[in-house]
Amino acid sequence: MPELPEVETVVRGLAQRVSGDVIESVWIGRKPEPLKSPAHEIALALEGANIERVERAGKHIILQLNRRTVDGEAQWIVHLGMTGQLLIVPPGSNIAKHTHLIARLRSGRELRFIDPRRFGRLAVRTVRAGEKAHEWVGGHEPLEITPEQFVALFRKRKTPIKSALLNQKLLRGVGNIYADESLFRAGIRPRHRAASLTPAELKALRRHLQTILKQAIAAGGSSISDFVDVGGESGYFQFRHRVYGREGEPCVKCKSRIKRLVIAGRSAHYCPKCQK
DNA sequence: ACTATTTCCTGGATGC
DNA sequence: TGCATCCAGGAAATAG
Repeated sequence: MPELPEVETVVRGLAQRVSGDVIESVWIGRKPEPLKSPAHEIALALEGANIERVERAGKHIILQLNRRTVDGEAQWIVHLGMTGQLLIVPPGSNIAKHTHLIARLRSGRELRFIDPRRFGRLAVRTVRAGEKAHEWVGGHEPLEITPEQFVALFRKRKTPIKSALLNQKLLRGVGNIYADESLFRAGIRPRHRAASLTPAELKALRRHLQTILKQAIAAGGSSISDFVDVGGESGYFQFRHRVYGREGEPCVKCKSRIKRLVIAGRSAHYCPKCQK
């Protein structure tokens, strides 16, 4: 499932391969569409637009278009949800099941959005004049937040730290995998109330979270479920998960059996001995 | 203002 | 082999 490192992997692939390209035409699938904007609005905004650059904000992919309206510049926003994929393919490639959008590019390639489970979302929006970059997304970027900001963000939250990490209004981009993995490395139990962690513990958590996100980006993300980059290649950070998806298996540090519990409807994996 | 729960969706795994 | 059931989870909607 695409979280910050997986989305970053896709964004880097897009930035490298479609920056400066022009969207010549767009095909959008029928029926219940995974769209936040109406299909005709998306087609209108995309067709003929030059992709100036591609950026990430949390789990959102932002394709900045050269198209200007009275209100500002147009952006194409893609959220991959659980199973969404953006692929760059040669023209005329087989159309995979659950393909919802095909953008034909001037370079001859096609950019396709595929999403079996339809949790992904497509939208176009206009950047308001004077708007700070990506502020509409809300939350702090985990790789940019300072230790002081991180402490301030969680100090008053009564919710379990695991839930707080997943709250995109606080931090943007952390999902179930990296929440569990960072808590393991920081030695903190997922049920631990955020407010009862000391500033030192929170700072350590931030440090481990940043380290793990950077390592995962370097590994091209975690390919559990069906994540692939724009070229269809898998990442390999899943081989370095220490708790996520390892219920019942021995802890890599102490050999205790990894436990799983459900917090706010999400599974949380942890080592009962290494995490307090 | 917060926090917790429910809902959306399909493929893969499981059980009989 | 086939069919029913359960499970995965990001984020919006709803409830408390």
